[in-house]
Amino acid sequence: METNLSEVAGGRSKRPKADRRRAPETGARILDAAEMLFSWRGFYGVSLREIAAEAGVQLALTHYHFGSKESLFSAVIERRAADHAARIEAALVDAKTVEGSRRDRREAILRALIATIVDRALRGGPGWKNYVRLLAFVANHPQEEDYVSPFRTHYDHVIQDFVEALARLHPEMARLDVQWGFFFFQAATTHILVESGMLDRQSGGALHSSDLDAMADRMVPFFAAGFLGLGAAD
Amino acid sequence: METNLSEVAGGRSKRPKADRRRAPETGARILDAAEMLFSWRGFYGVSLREIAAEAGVQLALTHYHFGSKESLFSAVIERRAADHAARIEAALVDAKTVEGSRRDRREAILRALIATIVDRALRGGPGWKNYVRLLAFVANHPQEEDYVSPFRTHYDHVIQDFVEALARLHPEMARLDVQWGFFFFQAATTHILVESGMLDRQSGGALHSSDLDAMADRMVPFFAAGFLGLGAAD
DNA sequence: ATTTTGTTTGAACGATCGACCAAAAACTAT
DNA sequence: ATAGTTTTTGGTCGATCGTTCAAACAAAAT
Repeated sequence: METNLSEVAGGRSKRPKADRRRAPETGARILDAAEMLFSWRGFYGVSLREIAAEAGVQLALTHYHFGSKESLFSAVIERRAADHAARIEAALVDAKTVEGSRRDRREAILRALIATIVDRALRGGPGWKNYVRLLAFVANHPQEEDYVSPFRTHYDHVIQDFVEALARLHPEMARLDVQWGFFFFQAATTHILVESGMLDRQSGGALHSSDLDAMADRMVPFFAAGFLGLGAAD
Repeated sequence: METNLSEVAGGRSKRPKADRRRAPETGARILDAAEMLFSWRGFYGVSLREIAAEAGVQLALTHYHFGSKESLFSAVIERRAADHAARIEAALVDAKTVEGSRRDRREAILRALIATIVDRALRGGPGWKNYVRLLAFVANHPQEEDYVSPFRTHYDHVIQDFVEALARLHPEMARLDVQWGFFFFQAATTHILVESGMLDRQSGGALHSSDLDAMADRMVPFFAAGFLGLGAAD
């Protein structure tokens, strides 16, 4: 009842002919439950028993399909990370073709990131919403933690590409300032996606957490203008 | 060897005369250890045994002085929250007296927040550094979690005062946009303080996480300029 | 010196954690 | 149908969790 994906989870014996067993949705259901619970309470705050109960399966199946808790956590990220990163990259490639003023092109680049993330959170299904929240949750953890490494694998080079695109658009800026500017943008994005409730509190209930589209429409011009404060021409 | 506070921790029998027992540094040492460990791995990621071992005391003393793990977590925040919030408020009051262009006054307001936080993290002693990290860690958690409430108690009205100051400076802006702008600023601040390591990764090691002063000097003009993107005059 | 009170010790409680396994069940291939 | 493989079941393992307690200890008050 969670996801519409039908992919096999375990991936143990990939014979070249055809997939032998039916490989039911069990793995996907465990992933969905883990994705949801991890996104709210983090790696330590959730037990495998909770995940199994949420998925409606036996506890031992989590070990059978994924081996360990850490492997399960990695599998949750691995399930969508490549597709997600590719979508962002594609949006960036598209944004680079935008013509117009420097401001317009800068906004297009920033929008490529936030709009793609918001799009998945709002229109990718309930699993994606949890995934995006988990993504932000993990990003808000110190790098010393070990379970965050699968996340970095997929997204670090995406970040670099965005910095590269902005740096090429603004040769008059020091490269370090470009990095700072995009870092601020990314930091705000990351924080907001885990804490949409803060919006309601600040505005006295005028905003709903589902107004992520409206938020993106504010973020883009705000952060695009922010670069003017770091010496961007235009 | 961590803090200079000498307050009693338990607060069990407050006779009106004088504090009877010596109330040694045990409570403070537990708070220091908890502050450090919680700031890195969060509430669920740390056990009371780890905290006791780090503090060099018996496990049972954590229960004797603070009752429960949740109470200990609250006590960690309570120890510095009031002072911290007051420092930020004082900096804001000071910033409101700054004269000059709208841009200058806007920057002064933003600087009041980030500079005060950075000042405590860099020059408040090792305990403060951990506290600031913990603060950001907690702020990056969904509001549904219960152990975050003591944090909100102290900082929510501070946020409102900043929005109020910015709204008064920019009557031409929609109140909602002012809230958005400051929210972006606050979101970036919160994220950055837990993830200073990201700086090193993005710049290839050119920056050190201790360069928080330099970061604040970039943040202020960047976010001050960001308001121009939301319709701020000047 | 003795009582009183606050603090610390050492050990345990039941509960839950992640991990694991042998047997049963479900399924496919022959 | 039979054999072989994958998946599920139900339960247990040692470890660790937060919490608790009686007894020993230390410092003040009487």
